[in-house]
Amino acid sequence: MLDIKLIRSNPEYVKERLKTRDEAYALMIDELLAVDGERRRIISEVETLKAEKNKLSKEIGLLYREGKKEEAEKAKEAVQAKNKKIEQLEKELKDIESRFNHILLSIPNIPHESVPVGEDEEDNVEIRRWGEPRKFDFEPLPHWEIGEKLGILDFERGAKLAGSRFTVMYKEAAKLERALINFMLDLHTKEHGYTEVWTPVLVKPEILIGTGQLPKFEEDLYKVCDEDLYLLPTAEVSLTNLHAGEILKEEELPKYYTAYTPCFRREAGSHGKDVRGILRQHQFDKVELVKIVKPENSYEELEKLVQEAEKVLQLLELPYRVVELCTGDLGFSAAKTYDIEVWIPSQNRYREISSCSNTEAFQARRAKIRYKTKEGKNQFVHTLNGSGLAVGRTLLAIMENYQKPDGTFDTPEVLKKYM
RNA sequence: GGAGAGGUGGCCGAGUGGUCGAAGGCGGCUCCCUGCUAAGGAGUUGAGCGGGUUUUCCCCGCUCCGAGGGUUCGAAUCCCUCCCUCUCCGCCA
Repeated sequence: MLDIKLIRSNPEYVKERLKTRDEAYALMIDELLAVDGERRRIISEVETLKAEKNKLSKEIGLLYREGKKEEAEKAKEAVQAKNKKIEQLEKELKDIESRFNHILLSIPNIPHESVPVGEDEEDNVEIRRWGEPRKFDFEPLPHWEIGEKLGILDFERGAKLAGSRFTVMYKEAAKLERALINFMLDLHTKEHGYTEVWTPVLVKPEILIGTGQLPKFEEDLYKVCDEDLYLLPTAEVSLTNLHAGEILKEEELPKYYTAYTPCFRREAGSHGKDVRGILRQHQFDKVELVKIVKPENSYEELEKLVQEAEKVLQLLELPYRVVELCTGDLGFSAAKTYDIEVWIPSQNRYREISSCSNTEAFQARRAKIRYKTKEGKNQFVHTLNGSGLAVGRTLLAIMENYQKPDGTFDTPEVLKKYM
């Protein structure tokens, strides 16, 4: 959520910045300001009436004590008249307030000045590469073929149990999944100072509003039937919202959280994309990294966050590149995002395995996460999140990059003690 | 799921219809005292929103005592619904 005060005081700036994402957002700003004006007009009116009403009510109490019954009765009638007006205005206000909130919650974050302006994926900027894609002296197979031949990935039975984009894993694959989770958690807790967290994977709607998945992206989420709960699409949601509604002490910051959770996504609108294999599943494992920091540090922290995620791939010796997303490709809540893309031999290209973002105060404002400064002021924190990493995609990358001519694959050295 | 108890400010805790944003204590902050520490004394200390004033220094107002409704001129206080916590029972991994 953007700061309404910023939008009010500098609408042209906000519009220009949002246009770098999509031209259409300028109109939303105009609409929002119109609704905001109306909203404030009604608030003023209601509050004036309430002030008068409160004053009268107090007087009624005094009149009764003095035994002036008749005057009291008269005053009662006056208050009743005011109450009628108040009731009517509050109805209007409720309506306009929900429109106001809906618009404000549907406006994406302003991209940071450093973000390259562009339309889509094509305009993303490669920042660096690490490792050399391996030269195969045989034709490398896609992971689904390796997995099926070895009898460790079972797409048919996955579909039988739950439908398309669900997979069953056996033996080495299942074990490797578990090893990767432990390896990643150990790395981030022992080397990078993160606190390990275990969270619910069902969350309330207001929690998803806090991180920006709702109200706009409901179609991407699984909702539990008969209950007002959603399946977690990423642990970013539960970790960031740990401190929703709280005012933290300055000395508590920064907070670094990591959690392994399964993630659930409907993948609405990606029909036909990556249909084979485990690259895009409705259920996948992820180790997530979340940072809650002071505003002045957040960009430094973003650079560190990317490096911490990269470290996983370096230790696994998987070639990757880091890409800076352009304005048009930026996620809803993000002010700046780096994607890490791992080399996929069968596709002869890099594919996303991590996304690291600074949302600045965008989520903090929605989730009301603040801290008290030394001067005693309550200020919104900045929140960051990154995959550290997507476990299924890491597994697939290992299967493909470490594959051998006989159809098997090696285990990366650092994982051996986890197997 | 059943029965009972309860949810009040950073924490503890009082308050059963008006003068309560809320006693008291703890903690925090400021000042005084003090050789250091400890103790002591005085004061101060919730959040959001709207408006004024202008800028971060105030002033006015509205809202908030788990959430949402209701009764009333007036609700922390009375009524209803829901949520959560605790105790006992049931069930269960």
